[in-house]
Amino acid sequence: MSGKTNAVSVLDRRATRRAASRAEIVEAAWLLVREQGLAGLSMRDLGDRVGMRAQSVYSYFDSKDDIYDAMFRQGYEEQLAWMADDEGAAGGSEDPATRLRVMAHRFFAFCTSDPVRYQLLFQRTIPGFEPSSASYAVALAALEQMHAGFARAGITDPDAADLATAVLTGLTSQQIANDPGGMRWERLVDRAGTMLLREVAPHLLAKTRKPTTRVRRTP
Amino acid sequence: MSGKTNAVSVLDRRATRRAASRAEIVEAAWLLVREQGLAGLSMRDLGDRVGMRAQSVYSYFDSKDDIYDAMFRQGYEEQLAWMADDEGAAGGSEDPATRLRVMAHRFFAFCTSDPVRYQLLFQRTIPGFEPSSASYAVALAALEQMHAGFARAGITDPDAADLATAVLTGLTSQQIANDPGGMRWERLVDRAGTMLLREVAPHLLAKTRKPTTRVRRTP
DNA sequence: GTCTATAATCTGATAGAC
DNA sequence: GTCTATCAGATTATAGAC
Repeated sequence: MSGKTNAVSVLDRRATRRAASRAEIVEAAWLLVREQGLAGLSMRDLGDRVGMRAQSVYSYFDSKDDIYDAMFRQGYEEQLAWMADDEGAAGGSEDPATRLRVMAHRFFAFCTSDPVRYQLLFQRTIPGFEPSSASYAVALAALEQMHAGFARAGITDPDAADLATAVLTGLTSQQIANDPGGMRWERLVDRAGTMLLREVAPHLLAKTRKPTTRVRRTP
Repeated sequence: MSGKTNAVSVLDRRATRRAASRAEIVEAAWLLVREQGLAGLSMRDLGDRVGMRAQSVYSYFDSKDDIYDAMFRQGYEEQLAWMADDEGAAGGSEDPATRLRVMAHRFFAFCTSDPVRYQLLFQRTIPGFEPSSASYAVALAALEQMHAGFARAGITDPDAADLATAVLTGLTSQQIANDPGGMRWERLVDRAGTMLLREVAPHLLAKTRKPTTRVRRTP
């Protein structure tokens, strides 16, 4: 019996080591794309960064797109975690309008805090790459999370989330492309949030009159 | 005297031919990036397309980025022309709200009608590329044109244009990335236009109540 | 202004020894 | 699982003949 148990544990250990190596490679990939641009990732540089020959990376990932896929998935897992913080921070105790405004600020902060990640998650920019269905499921979960946030505020308009993501990713991409590191569009997030609320849930605005919401940029 | 005149005319002709070749190369470059993605442009393919060796292209452009720069400039010249049509189409006779709504629709149509152009003009996606100051000046002229459109409608809010471009490029990029060729976000353009008007110029909305505006997609 | 030739380097990916 | 060796090709760009 102990033989079987040991065998399993060895396999476990191997799987753990393998997962750790994969994670290390993905982490190195993020560092590289932040330096050289999303499309500038090369297997050789990646190997160098993790102290391997480039060819050895193929023991962990089938192809370069497989690495992009892991990054894509991780990015949306980060979004899920980042936005979940809101539910704790802005809690159920506060009024819906404030909660939604905090959501807007945090989503903007998430996007601008890592422009390359934003590019991978929200823009179709790498010619051949398409996420696997497993990774795409995480993306859908993140969208679902946003829908749930609206639903909790009593917003049933099915277009509300589409309109909100468009406005917020628009502010983000303008900020990243035309004023990187600046505040030109970040300044407008609160105003855009009010504008959105007035459009999709005017009744929520009636009570709270212009409570300027500030949120810390890093979690 | 005829000698001098002839000399000038020969130089003229040379300059004309050169400009024509440059234009032909840029046109071929657009075709290629639409097929292979913006970053997928290569001098070899480009040479093949125009019936030259790749090396000969360097007689017309100093570098690959120099070609991107010409495309960038041309893209904004196209925007200037495209948006200028509005002034004729929706004319000075119509009311300001309708004019602005038409502007919104046409800007959206301009962006979605060529996703690769949108990527080059509005997203920072090519690692090394930065537009020359001459080309950037055209980009500023296009922004100035939009400001002028707002001013003509009596909108003096300096943030109005920033908010509007963010909302409209947001709708565009979501449409391109998540529902290419579809209508999911295009449907929302009119609603977003009303939302924007209510935010930056509510007085313009008071008179005209929901005049659904439709605009042809190709000019 | 177009060509040949070529530099000098990078690319993703595979085969097979250990 | 990591290595060496290598494929088979791409890349931008320059030099110099014509």
